[in-house]
Amino acid sequence: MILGNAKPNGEITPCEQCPLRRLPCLREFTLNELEFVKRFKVDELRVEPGASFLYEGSRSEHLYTVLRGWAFRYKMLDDGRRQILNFALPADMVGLQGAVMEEMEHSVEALTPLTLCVLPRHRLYELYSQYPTLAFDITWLAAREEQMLEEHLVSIGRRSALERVAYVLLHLYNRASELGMARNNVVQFPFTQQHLADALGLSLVHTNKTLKRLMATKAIRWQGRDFELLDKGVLHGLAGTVPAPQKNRPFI
Amino acid sequence: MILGNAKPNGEITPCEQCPLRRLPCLREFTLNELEFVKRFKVDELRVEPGASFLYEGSRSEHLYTVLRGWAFRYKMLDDGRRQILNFALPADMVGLQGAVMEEMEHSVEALTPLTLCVLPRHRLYELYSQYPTLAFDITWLAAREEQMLEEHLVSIGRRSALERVAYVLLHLYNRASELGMARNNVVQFPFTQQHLADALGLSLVHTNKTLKRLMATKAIRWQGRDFELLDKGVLHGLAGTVPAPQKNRPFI
DNA sequence: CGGCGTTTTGACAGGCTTCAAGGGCCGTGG
DNA sequence: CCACGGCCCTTGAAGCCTGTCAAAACGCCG
Repeated sequence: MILGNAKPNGEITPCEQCPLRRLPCLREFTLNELEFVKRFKVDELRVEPGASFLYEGSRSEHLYTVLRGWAFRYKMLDDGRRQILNFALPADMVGLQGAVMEEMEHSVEALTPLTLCVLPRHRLYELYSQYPTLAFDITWLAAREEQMLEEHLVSIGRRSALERVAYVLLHLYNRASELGMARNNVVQFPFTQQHLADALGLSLVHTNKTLKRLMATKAIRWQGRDFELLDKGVLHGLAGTVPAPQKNRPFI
Repeated sequence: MILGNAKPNGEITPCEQCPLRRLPCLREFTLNELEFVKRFKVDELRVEPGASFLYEGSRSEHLYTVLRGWAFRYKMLDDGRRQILNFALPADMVGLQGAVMEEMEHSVEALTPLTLCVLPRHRLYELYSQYPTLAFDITWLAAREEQMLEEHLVSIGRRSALERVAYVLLHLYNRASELGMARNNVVQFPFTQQHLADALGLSLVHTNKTLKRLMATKAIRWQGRDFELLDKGVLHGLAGTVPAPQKNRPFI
């Protein structure tokens, strides 16, 4: 079912040495939990940019945690319209829906070279019955995903184009920043204006014009892959409230 | 924190006699589970139409299951713009976010006289550690909520006003119908056109005109509280794919 | 150098919002 | 019993925000 250049990978990062564990925003595993997660992670998967690895309507045998890279979750309409639901960054879980319910209701595509931890769904129940703290963490992750979707819904439903653009950019900057991907207020954004447009429910042309308008305020700079936050206050003023980053959040 | 006419209720429906358990679309509890849920439900709460019982920014001591009535989850912007995120019907859980995370990111308001089962959040961990099947059910419920939000996001982001209206109405008709609230293709909708507008990200005026246009196709009839589905095929054609109702779904 | 994906710009059309006002229904109170 | 007020639904007119169409400029890579 995997198109593009996706392939299992011989060398797996052992969980003890997981680079994510060093992030201050993520909670620590107990030794017991670490032991289980290590066994739970059966493989690593690499996906090339532009390739989807989970499909709407299919039932996946695995769920995944993003180890490195960016991806996005999306849905398509019959006539080709696309809605991007959210972006996935390291420490995010993808495919939980397919693991818990009958089938996936959205697809997931890599934006950059992507490394995923592969977790077999048939052992999810083992996790629930033996590691309630981890089960709780998974629920926490699902609730956080829901929260981001809700914010997104407010943006698309009730905010103007300028407000929407300000909101996503600030949102994504914050998320990337929290993961240590920012240096001097600059992060690398791997997506195009078309991706932004599809996330925001706008046309490409109007997204472009709105971005220009936003850059004219000197709140941000964005050329090539470099995104620079010049004036957080101004951006915040346009975007409205952006949820504070969660401290000590779980991940699996 | 509860405004309006909300009050605890002396007489509680015992879980053995819960009317929801008779619904064919919901899964059966084992005796063990039933025993626990019975203890988990510490009270019943009644809320009057128009009253909110969960607030954005607050941290609730309880989570709730809807026993009778309709509610809706929503978020407000500073200047009064409102976005309705989803509607809650019997067997739906509300307030999970507040129970799992730091605080609620949305509010919940009753549309009709509402009866809620009160579940204390501080015993949620007991559930996770002793009843993994129920913990799994909660995750399932969170995943389903996420799925509905995603569909909603596609509507608002990529569908025209006519398509959006067709979609929600079909969606809500299906959900109500599944719960046995339909008779001869008629259900009672307790919300106004203003609610619909706020759910769909449209203005009231345009929602009204779009509804008129939809009724002109003879796909639906909606006057007073009565909503009648006249031609499911036509509505489906406008709405695009609407997810099939889930069989044997969990609830708590 | 040529080709392709991305960004940019301009012109125009149209869907949706806003403003404004009237009508219907119902509960309340004189 | 009727008048009144409030809420909801309905309709018209005007204008803006956003979409669509079209084309050119840019940057990157083979």
